[in-house]
Amino acid sequence: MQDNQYRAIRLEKLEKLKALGVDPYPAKAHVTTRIEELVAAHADTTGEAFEAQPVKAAVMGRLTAYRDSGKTCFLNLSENGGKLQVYLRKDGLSETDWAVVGLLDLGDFIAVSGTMMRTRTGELTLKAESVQFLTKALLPLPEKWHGLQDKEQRYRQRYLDLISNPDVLTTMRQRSRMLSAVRRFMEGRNFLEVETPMMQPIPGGATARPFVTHHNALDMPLYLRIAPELYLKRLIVGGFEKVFEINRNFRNEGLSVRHNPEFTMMESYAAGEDLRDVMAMVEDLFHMVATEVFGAESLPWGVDEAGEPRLISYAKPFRRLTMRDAIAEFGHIDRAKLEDPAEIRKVAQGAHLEDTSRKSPGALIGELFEHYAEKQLWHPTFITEHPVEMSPLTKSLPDVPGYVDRFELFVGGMELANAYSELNDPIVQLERFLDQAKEREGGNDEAMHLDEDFITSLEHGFPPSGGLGVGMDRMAMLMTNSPSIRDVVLFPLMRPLKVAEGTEDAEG
RNA sequence: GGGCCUAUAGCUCAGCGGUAGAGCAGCGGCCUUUUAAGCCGUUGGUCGCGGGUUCGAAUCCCGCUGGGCCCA
Repeated sequence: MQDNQYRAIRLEKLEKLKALGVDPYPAKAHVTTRIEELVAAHADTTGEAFEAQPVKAAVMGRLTAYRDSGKTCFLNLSENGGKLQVYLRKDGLSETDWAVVGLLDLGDFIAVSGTMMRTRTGELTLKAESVQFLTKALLPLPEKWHGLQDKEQRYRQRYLDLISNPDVLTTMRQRSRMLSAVRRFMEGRNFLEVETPMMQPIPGGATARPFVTHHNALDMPLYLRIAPELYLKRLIVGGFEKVFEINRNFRNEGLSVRHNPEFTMMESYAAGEDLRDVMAMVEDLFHMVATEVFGAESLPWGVDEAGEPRLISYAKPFRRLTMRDAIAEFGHIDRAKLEDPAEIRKVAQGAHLEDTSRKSPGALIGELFEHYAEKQLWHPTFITEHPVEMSPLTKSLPDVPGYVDRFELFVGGMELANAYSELNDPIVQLERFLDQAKEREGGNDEAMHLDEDFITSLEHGFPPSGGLGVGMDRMAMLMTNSPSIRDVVLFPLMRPLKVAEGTEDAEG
């Protein structure tokens, strides 16, 4: 809450409204239509037509502009991204209503009832016959022309950002439509949407640090999930054929333009399918979202050195490249060297990677890929054949020792999706978990925990399955051409301005 | 974790060693088709916080905090 001259003046106006017998916070707005509907319905209606055949309407909105010329006044009402001009005349309103108009501030909500007209310049306008006051705003809006520019304040007070920067509302609506389209796409392929635990006794399904919380009644720690994977697989064991979940994952890691600690994934499993099937589906999914939700097969993403928009093509098929081929191609490295552990180590040293002597060849392949190739992958590219060390839940490739049947999809230099032919051999899965346990003992706190019940479920029989995870926030970034994840997340995590009393010691 | 940038009125921004400024918004007037309305007048500040240098600091230096961008 702020305490300043603006608030004091608005409080005075609030009292004056009450003195007029006006309720400044009534429960119900008397409207007959919404601004967007009204504007759309009369996009082509002429002023003459309005005079010949009067059109009555009552709308509500937030007062966002005010042009007063004595005994008349024009104002703009905004609602849900729509805008309508209202024309008020002293001789067209009751004495009380005209007095109410004199007490309006930018930011207030009102409803206006009247007839439609066009002004001299042709703007669609509602000529008021009565005014209903709806809500007094005690604080002023950001500046009308430049909007709210300060990024910190935009993220902290997203409501102000949404009011004053129309692009934000557009982007967030597009994100919503995108998620809806993804859901319909999956349902159209007979996937069933399910919800699995967000609070898990053993965090699994990814290599990441979890958030920890505590359940009081059971007096036990619980982890916010880093992935739904192990639960969704249990559902396939239980007999579901195809399942998906669109929901939040939580990873206790740093923040960046591509990382928010909570983020939205679409994760799916299909019994009987393998990586090739998933690949074809992911191509269809991205192509569908680009063309049907965003209206084009090629969409802009960022700008080049000359400041010109760069395009990403979602035309099918997407390029396929093994991880080692990608390193060879973008790092200009002799492909044959990437077959030999000693040579891999030399290449890693040449790339100035850290701890090259301690890390496994597979881990180094992963890092070399990130070093040389990841940022270069502009158009959608499937990177296949990942090292087994980095993929404890993926089926091995019988003909490519040390590598697994996995792809990651890269677009615009970012990882967008991750998919496996799922490991379904419980004996091998247990061995992989034990390897991860050694990693943990070695100090890697991102390594996976052993989940015995998950192994038990595999022992009851987990059919061959294709699994997929797609980052919805990053997809929204690409599709809406937003450079930061904070531009597609309504309320990105921010450090509080002031630490609440007492919490500092409690955390220590 | 490292580097660069940034914090001045409700908002958008100037000012960069010598009395704290503008536009919008606000407030008081005038104006019955305006639209970034216009005209006249006018209120509003712990210059993020704490030290230091100086006769004098929004400005220079050090530290802290929040935020942004780049890198690891």
